[in-house]
Amino acid sequence: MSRYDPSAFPPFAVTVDLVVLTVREHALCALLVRRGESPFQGYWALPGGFVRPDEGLAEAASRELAEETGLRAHSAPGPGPSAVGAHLEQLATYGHPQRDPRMRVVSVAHLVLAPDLPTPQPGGDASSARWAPVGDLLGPTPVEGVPLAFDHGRILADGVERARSKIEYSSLATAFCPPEFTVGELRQVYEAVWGVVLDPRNFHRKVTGTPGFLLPTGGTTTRQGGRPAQLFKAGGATVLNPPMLRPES
Amino acid sequence: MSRYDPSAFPPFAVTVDLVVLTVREHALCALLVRRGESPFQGYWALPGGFVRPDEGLAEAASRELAEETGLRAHSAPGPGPSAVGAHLEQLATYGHPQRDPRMRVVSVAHLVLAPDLPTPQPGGDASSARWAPVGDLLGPTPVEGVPLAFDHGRILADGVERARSKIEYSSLATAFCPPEFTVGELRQVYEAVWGVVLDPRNFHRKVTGTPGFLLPTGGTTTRQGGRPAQLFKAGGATVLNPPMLRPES
DNA sequence: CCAATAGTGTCTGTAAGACAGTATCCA
DNA sequence: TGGATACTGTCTTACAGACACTATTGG
Repeated sequence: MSRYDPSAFPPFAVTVDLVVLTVREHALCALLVRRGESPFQGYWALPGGFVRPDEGLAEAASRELAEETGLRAHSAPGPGPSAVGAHLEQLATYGHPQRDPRMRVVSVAHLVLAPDLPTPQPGGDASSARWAPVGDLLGPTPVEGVPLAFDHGRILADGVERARSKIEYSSLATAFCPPEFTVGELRQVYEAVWGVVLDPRNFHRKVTGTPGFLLPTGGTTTRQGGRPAQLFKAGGATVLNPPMLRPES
Repeated sequence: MSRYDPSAFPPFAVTVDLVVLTVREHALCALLVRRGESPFQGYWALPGGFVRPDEGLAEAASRELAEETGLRAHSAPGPGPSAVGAHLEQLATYGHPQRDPRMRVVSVAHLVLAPDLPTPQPGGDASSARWAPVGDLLGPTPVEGVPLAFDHGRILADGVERARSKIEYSSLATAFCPPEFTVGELRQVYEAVWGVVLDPRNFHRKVTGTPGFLLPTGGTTTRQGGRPAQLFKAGGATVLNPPMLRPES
């Protein structure tokens, strides 16, 4: 067999890294923290940390998220559309032998989709955390011409692509919205995540015609200006049928 | 910051596990190996093994695959539809603290889609490896009433669902086919993976009408019986537009 | 009044599902 | 000749995209 004695191998460190996405001012933004120590000291990086010996991977990701932002995330098979909380799912695992110069580190990246947070800067070590538009981060000159630490640029790109893809076939776009929202606000989420402009009338017809996607709450609001809009909350459906397809794919 | 001194933590072992799928006799089958040692001695398990200190995750998966089956797999951004080889991609990572009773093991599962192998039993330790129909494995009594070792039942289920989903939107179904194949043979792949019956006429129209999916080679064959069928090879397209959707979703 | 957003309706093209009918092999 | 599979065509329905139109607010 090809199983080996584990003690014959030097140890691996296992970490979780978080791609935390939100929509702020019509732009998809990712949470970054500034590294205070070597390597990549002073660089911007994804939040994350080491997995503790007695906790699972999702558990570690959830703990790190709470430490960095105060958000309480629920994984996919959670208690449904509950209180205030973000969506969390595993993204992918990155384990190139030289991705961390100190030692062999395997990082299990997770994706978090969060509504726009009331606090402009996330909690914890506030001065060293920020939201950055992913449009800037995915270009050739991420943050003031400096790339992200480690392979976090690649991880971020994978997370953004996952988010862009998943809101097509699932109701996850509502994870970016407050508990109650209008069709126009939901459309702005799709426009920000995909970086496109959608027809408001066709969008309204599609989204209200997909069973289980939206549940009317009865209330209305004029916070978008114009005619009062109906308020909705996320319906029970997790998979959209028919899906919301990206234009000109 | 929430980074800790790596040396302060007990070591993790990192393994790769393989969900190797193929289509044999109109059924989707997975490769299993019989464990020769404790724990779960005598149980059927997914092939896999420890990641070596100097190799990446995909590299380790590819090495294990070659050791177990003799297959040479190419990952997604590979040299295109090349010689004989299987498709390999990362599936997900499993790290429950007690998933291996010996020590803390984090396993990065990979998914392999392979054409039906000429050898009825895979190479290596031949007597302890077998193809098993996934229809049996995913039921309540996997193999002769005995579940798979560790959490491999869950990993297999995730891999099968990934395969069922990916052949909708990508040209990966051709990874189950020999280098040259007919439309009917490709349809049998879809029917085996999805466990449904498809209309041969509509399937033919869809698959030949999707640009870049199939490339005619000029040859014909009668190995399916009946009128000679045109032979195709996989075209350059990796993403299908329009997609091949599963019925009654 | 106008500007802005919400919501409805209408038309057209594409494509999926159902299924008739023809073509070409083997036994 | 019959049976099997390959392939083409036709009809109906569903839905996406484009866009006209009405409704209801605030300024």
